[in-house]
Amino acid sequence: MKYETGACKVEDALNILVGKWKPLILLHLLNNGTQRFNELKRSIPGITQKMLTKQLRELEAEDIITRVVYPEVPPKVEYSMTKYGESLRPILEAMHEWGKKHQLHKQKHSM
Amino acid sequence: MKYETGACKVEDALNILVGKWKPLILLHLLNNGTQRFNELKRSIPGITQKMLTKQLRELEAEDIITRVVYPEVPPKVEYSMTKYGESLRPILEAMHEWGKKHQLHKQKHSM
DNA sequence: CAGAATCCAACAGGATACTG
DNA sequence: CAGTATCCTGTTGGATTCTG
Repeated sequence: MKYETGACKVEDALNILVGKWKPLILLHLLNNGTQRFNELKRSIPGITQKMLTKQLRELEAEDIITRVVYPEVPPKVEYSMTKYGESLRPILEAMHEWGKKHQLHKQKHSM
Repeated sequence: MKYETGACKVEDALNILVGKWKPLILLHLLNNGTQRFNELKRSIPGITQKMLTKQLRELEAEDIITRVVYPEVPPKVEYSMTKYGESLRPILEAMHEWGKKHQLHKQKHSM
């Protein structure tokens, strides 16, 4: 999904966050710092290699995370937040707070 | 797209906000209060009736907005934020602030 | 005025198998 | 270990036409 309506910049943040696994990836990197590929994979049950790779590449393309490849055998690749990516923390936290606060409402409403 | 990973509640907020026109709709309702269908349509250039209807229905189903139909001819339908919906304001504002602050970065990065 | 209905294209996401 | 490559599905969003 692409937001391009321009006038308002709320969509810029949203475009970065949207992706089935992106919030989880970002939270892991924000909370635990640099992580290897398989560390992330293990931390996120249900994700496939393909999806993890894809979402990481998209975040990298937006300069939210960095990808460092160590030329070793077996390969080692580390991901971490950029400074730019760190600036998303308040947004993630705002959403996290909201989610915690409104679990009850959700339950009530779906009954 | 559906987030169901459970442990973390960031996705709950995201699920509500995701939809090509939802942020714009919510910002209009938050900033201008109650709006009629065609007022919203005019405020959001490019949106079709179908999409406006669909996104409004989804937001209504999540109890973010209310829909009031006046039994008149011609019909009149008004949309407004619920109290629950209002609680999203901090998130929208956080994203708006972030978007404003990081326009420059975006330009630099895409050059 | 505020929609419902239909048809269609694009894309996101998943399953699986293969690789340097 | 950290990926590619393919194939396949469901969902999103758009264009268009019709209606009480």
